[in-house]
Amino acid sequence: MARKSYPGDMTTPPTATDWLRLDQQICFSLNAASRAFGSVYRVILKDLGITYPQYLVLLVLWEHGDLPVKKLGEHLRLDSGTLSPLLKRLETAGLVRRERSARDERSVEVRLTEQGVALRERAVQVPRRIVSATSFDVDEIRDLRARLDQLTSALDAAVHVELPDED
Amino acid sequence: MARKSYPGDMTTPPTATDWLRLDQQICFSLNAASRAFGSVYRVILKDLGITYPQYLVLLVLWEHGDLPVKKLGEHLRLDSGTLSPLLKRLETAGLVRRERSARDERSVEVRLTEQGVALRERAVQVPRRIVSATSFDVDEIRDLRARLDQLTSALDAAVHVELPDED
DNA sequence: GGCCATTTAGTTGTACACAACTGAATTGTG
DNA sequence: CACAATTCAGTTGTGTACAACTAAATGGCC
Repeated sequence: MARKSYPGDMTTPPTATDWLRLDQQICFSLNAASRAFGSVYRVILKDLGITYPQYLVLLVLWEHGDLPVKKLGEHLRLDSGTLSPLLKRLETAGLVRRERSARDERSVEVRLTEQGVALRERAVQVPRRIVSATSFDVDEIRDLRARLDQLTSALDAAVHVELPDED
Repeated sequence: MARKSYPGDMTTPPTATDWLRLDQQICFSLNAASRAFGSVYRVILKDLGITYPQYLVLLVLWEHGDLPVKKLGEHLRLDSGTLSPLLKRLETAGLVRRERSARDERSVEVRLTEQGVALRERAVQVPRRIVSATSFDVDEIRDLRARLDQLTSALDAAVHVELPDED
């Protein structure tokens, strides 16, 4: 109960160096985990001929059906600067088509091709392999996910408030 | 206690769709958290004129002193393909120098310049602002970090074993 | 001592991520 | 109806990541 949540040896107040070291560990851990995940997906998705961000796009389309670029971006938190070239590559690969909406000429509908729909059959094995690579069970993953989502919300809020004040 | 850790409604075994949805949530959450973190760092580091990966490099140098590119890469899990251009930009910014080692001409020592050392004084405020942006307390962050490191280890192991077997 | 495998940075090519911008279509308002 | 503000996709430019490759230096082995 006397625990003070200090970084370091817990008996002295944290120094600037302690804070920098702790900070390094936090941001580094998240960054490293994200890249390690990317490596595993890269290996597993190589068979399917798609990258990890492309897989995320397909997951959304498989679940929600055809969507305009805007909606796709909302699901994935990505803007057109990232999505436009990515979708162009998926189109070149024959997995999606892009068609200007007749209703609203500004909007572009992203539609799965037959090939794109068919790829789902081969993708169903991916989640199991990913989960087994984590060595976590489903509950642990669910819990981790909840914390990460909570973290993301807080960080988004902090960015939108411009800057958290420094003191 | 009858809880089976199934995705979805918990009363039926998981379908392929359930797995794909859960998978989407896991990988998406991690990806989103990582990018949200990046956005916060981007805003906070703008004053210092450096990016988030550049900040990570400086954190290592501030803690460990001058290092050859190889060692730096081991600390950061980054290879020369990423570090070489990044270090070139830090050099252009006047924060580090690169010098061929006299002992081993293959090796390049990365040294902080006076400016690079001085920047640390302005960086000490960064961790507090990051932590406050997360809305997590230090213990929660420590716990999250531990889980992420565990995850990273497992994922690294899985990649190195080539592929986790699929069934 | 000579030669080959290994180590180390760097380069090249591909693919995100994102800020800032462009241009076309649409909407709101007078 | 006219026209300014907004919405939407795309483009441009910068900065990672990372695989695959190159070239120079080193070390081990005969």
